[in-house]
Amino acid sequence: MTHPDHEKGEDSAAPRYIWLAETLKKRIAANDPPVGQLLPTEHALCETYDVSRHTVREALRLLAEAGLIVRRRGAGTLVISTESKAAFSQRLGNVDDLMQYARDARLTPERTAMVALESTMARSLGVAPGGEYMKVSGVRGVPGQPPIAVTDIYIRADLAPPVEKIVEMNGLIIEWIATTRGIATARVDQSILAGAMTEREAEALGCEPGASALRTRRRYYDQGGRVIALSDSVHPGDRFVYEMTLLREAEF
Amino acid sequence: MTHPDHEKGEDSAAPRYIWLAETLKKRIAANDPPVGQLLPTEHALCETYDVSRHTVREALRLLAEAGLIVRRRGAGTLVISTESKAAFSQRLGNVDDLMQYARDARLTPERTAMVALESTMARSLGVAPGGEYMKVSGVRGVPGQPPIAVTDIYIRADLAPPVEKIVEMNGLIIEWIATTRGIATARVDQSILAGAMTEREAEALGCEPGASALRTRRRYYDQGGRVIALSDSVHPGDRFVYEMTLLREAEF
DNA sequence: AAGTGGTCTAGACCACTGG
DNA sequence: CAGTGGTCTAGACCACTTA
Repeated sequence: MTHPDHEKGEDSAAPRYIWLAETLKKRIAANDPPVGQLLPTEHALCETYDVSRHTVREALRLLAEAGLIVRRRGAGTLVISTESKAAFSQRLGNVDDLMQYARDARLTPERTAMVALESTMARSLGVAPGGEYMKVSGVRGVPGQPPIAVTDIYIRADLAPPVEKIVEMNGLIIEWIATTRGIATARVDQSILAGAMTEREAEALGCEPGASALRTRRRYYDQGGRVIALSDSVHPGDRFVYEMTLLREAEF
Repeated sequence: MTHPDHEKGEDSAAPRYIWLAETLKKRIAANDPPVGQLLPTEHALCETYDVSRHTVREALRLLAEAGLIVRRRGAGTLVISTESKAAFSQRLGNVDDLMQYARDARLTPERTAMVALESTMARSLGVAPGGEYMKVSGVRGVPGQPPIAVTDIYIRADLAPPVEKIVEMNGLIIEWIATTRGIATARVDQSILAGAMTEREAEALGCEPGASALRTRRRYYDQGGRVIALSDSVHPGDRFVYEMTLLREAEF
């Protein structure tokens, strides 16, 4: 068949690989190959739908991107879901963009110390107590204006930078660890909650004690699930808003 | 050339298209084709690097996924960035997953009304005042326990569902609009801030007035940037935490 | 009208998985 | 070891952009 204006029923306008992807998507949604089972092989799909292998692979690529299948060389194509996940996503350049601070609202470290994470702090940060960490405390904001956050960062001791380097890193500690230590952050968990400021926090931020605060806590993990660093930030409720944009991902 | 164990200097183990993608990435990073300029055509790249068009396209696909280039049929391949963006992303199944409510913590509507968005409310929600909206007010939580949020939703009047449908939609209003009205949400902006509860909110949530609250405001837009709906939620600071996970995206 | 990227075919060899 | 998906080639026609 030399592709003579393919006759596919309805979607005659769509490319073949898109039509094929939609067809397979419907089959999967109808449990034709149920979750946990293998899809027919590429070769079989070529024969069944009378298309080239390239077209089949293009269609399967769409299904894989949609999270419906996983493909393993030598083993086959496994159905792992009946509906496309990840309809929306927030995309960021680096983990500091997470809070979308103004570009020059960098962290100014004020104190550093080696500490063992005691249990209260560990629980509120969501990790096991007892590890050895370098604790860096500082404020974030543009010079000459009231700060927008006080931050404590706990860096795993064996990854911690020399103290004299901290200042010039300008808050990009995670990036420094990735490039210098060769340990990249693979996952970040973030918790956001509201509460009242402690006296110490209020003083550092120039607010009244008990003022409302937005508190964010983060855990940075490497590929193997080991903690790289922890952070705990407090933002004044009256002059800080955390804004984020989620985009619908392309669907086919 | 019949592919005789390609000689590429170092990365001899990597596939050609990955090696090519990395090569082009370095060139772009060095402003070889600067941002705003066109990359050589696929045909030219085939000749320059002595690979097939398929291999070139596979490499360019990686660059496009990394956000370095955009490709336009007939026009060429435009360099739009020198570094891969979107190193981290938050992936969600649907917009309701945004707050990762417990599965059965659905919205229970209590009042609905058609309203014109007055200017104070419009400003705090971040849109132009004056539109006609259906306002749905309700609480969110699992039955038999104190609610975890009071929510106001403003649905653009011409998209609003019949009042009697609201209850059975179980809070999935955005999904209902997408399937029934054919208008999908393409973008969601969310603001998160901390503040004190108003008396009315405190009563609905079973808290004391002035208690700290986590407030989230969302704007739902369609593909053309038109507002679909707005929402305003207040969560008790002492029993609600917004948790999110960001994953590093695959890099090539 | 010439040139671009988008789709598609029909082959081929390879690395890997599984029995 | 046979069969899978991963990579790659050398062609072809098409839809679209630009001039």
